[in-house]
Amino acid sequence: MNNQELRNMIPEPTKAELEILQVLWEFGPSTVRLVNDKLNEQRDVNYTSTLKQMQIMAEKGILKRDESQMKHIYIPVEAEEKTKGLLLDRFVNTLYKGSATNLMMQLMDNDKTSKEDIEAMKELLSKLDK
Amino acid sequence: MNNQELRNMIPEPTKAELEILQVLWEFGPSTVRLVNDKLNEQRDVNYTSTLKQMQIMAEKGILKRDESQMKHIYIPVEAEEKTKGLLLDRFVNTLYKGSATNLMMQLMDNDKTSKEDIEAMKELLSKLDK
DNA sequence: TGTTTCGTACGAAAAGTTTCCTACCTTTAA
DNA sequence: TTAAAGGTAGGAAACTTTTCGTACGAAACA
Repeated sequence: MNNQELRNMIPEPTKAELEILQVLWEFGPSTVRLVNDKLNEQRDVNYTSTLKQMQIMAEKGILKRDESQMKHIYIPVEAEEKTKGLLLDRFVNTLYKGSATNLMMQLMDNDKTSKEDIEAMKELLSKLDK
Repeated sequence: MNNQELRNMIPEPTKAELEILQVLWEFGPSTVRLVNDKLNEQRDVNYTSTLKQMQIMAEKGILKRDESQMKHIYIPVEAEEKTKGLLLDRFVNTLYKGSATNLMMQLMDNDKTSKEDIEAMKELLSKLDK
C-alpha cells in the first residue's frame, strides 16, 4: 500500500488523538489509566475524557483493544513510522507543494535547527550514496 | 521576535484558513471572489462561506483588509515564510521532538522524496559551509 | 428606470471535536 | 461483608470550526 492509497484510507488523527497515539507509541500497549497519567503530566484531563477518546479511536479503527482483562489494553493499529510518515507526506504536500527540498530550505532558516542537526543531515545524505 | 514568542502569539490557522492563506500567498492581495474561485477549482464552496471565513480571519488578525473599494481586498498580515516556518516548527516539535534530523530521516524513507530532491539537499548543505 | 448581478453583513444551523457527568460493575482492603 | 477505589459504558454538554440562508445595498445594463 503506497502513500497515495493510505492518504485516502486513513483519516487524519485529531490533536487529542495524536497525543494519545504518542503515549502508546512511547510506552507500548497500555491501559487508559497509564495514558491518562502521562497526559496529565502535560495538562489536566479527566480520566473519563481520555477513556472516551480511546473508545472512539477504537471505533474508528485507529486503536484495537484487548478486552480479555477487566483493564482493557489499547494498541495502535498502525505503526508509529507509518502514521508519522503519512502526516509528514501530507504536510509536505500541503505546505511545500510536495517538495522535500523546499521543506529543507525552510528548516535551514529555522532558529532551532542546530549546527549539529545540519552535520547529522550531511552524514545521512552521504551514507545514502553507499 | 523569535519562534518561541511567535508560537505563543499566533493561533494555529485552521484547515480552511490555511487554504485561503495559500491562495492569497500565491496570488497576492485579492478579493473574496478570486479566492472563492480558486478554492472551487479544488472543491465546492459557497461564496458566502468563503466570505465569512475571510471576515473571521480579518477579525482574528490573520488578514487585514482594504475597504476603500466596494470590493474589499484581503491581505495576509504575516508573510508566507514566517507562517510556514512557524507551522514547520510546531510540526517538528510535535512529531519529531524538535529534531530536524529525525524529520530528515523520515523524509528519506518517503516514496515521494526523489533522487533529485536528495541531490538538491546535498547541494544546499554544502553551500551552507561557505 | 427597473431588474439583474455582484457585493457585504449577520446570524444561525450543521458538523466536528473534546470534555465530563452519571450509572453501574468489579476488585480491593478495612 | 461492607466501604472505597478503580474500571467501563453511554449520553449529553460545551466548544470550535465550517457552511450557508437571508437581507439588503451598490453597480451594471437593458
